[in-house]
Amino acid sequence: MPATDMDAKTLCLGVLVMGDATGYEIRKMFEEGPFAHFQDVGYGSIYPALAKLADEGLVSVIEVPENGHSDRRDKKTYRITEAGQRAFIAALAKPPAPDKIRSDTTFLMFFAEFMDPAHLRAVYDDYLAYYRDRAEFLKTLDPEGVPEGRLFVRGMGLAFYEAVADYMTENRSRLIGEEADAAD
Amino acid sequence: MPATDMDAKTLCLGVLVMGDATGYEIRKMFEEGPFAHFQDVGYGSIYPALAKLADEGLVSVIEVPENGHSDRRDKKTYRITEAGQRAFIAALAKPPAPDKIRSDTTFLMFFAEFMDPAHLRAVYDDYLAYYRDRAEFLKTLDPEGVPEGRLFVRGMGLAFYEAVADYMTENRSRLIGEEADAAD
DNA sequence: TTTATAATATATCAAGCCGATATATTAAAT
DNA sequence: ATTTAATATATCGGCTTGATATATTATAAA
Repeated sequence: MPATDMDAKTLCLGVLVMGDATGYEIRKMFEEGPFAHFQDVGYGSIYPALAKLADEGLVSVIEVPENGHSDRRDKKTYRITEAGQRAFIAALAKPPAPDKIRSDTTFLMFFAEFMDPAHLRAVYDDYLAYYRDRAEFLKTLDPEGVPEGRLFVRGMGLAFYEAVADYMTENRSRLIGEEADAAD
Repeated sequence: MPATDMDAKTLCLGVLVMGDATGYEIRKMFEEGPFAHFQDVGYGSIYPALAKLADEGLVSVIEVPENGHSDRRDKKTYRITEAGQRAFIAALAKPPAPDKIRSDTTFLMFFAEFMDPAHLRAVYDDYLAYYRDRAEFLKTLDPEGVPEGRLFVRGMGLAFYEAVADYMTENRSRLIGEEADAAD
């Protein structure tokens, strides 16, 4: 098997096996929810994917009428069907594509010698703060009632964020000079 | 500034500031070279990018005639120009886009409960072996004469690979049951 | 209270990227 | 001698991304 990429449709099904959701809510799962640190999909992929899934009978659409008074576009809540569940299981059975990591900040650090020291320092410290924040956030989450697979992934995310943040804390002086001015 | 994505053109310039290269060689830098663990670009981006860079005068093309006998398509070696160097420095001065990580394997582990145990185990152990291998490989590299920025990034890659591999070694039993059969 | 801002929600589109594929040569291995 | 792997350039359809448009509701501020 050619190890095809996990497409937007499968990603949506993954969210929907955990419960009904709107397109907007699905997006949030990838932006700040449980998938935030290892997957991403935008609206431009989600809405077409949901339309296709509905076409194929893998999800059903529950259009909630808006209190009957406004002419607002109806909110659409999506629910996975039995066929959808089977399709999702089948997608999980395929060999996964290799990880794809794209870190522009790392690219900058690679070329540290070509950069303005003040800019490098600002970029470095922002990045480090972000990783530290993400690690701290993951620690605040309650493990109560969360399935083992999700806790495992959460723990792996924490290990990853902490490893990077620790490395950057310990090795900061290798790239960042000690300037006298504290200004940015 | 809107923190635009590092595009294929900038990525190519980055390789070329380190020395002349063909499109094929540029690709290898991202496939198995120093950028392998934090960036990726395919031929479908590289060749058009190089054509545009040549158009804009940011790179020059050295067409090496093939020993004068065959009608083989000439090998094209690209060299960064002075304007190209300036454009690259300018690109590094922009605020970097946030990291994008896409791990289909992590997505599978998240939904471990829906997976066939044997398949999960195979995927898990392949992934772990890959991360362990990458870490070991980075350790074999000679730091002699390599600029600090590149060594720093190499070290960060090592920290990352090792953190994930260690976590997966220590927490394997949380996802993977101890089956009696050793078969795959 | 009114106003402004942020959050919720759906949808589209151009620009660009990715994976696959085609083609051809040369080096290495069997 | 023959097959396989590596070198090398190039294109293309399909998909994703980021930005944008639109509209409503909740929240915060003045």
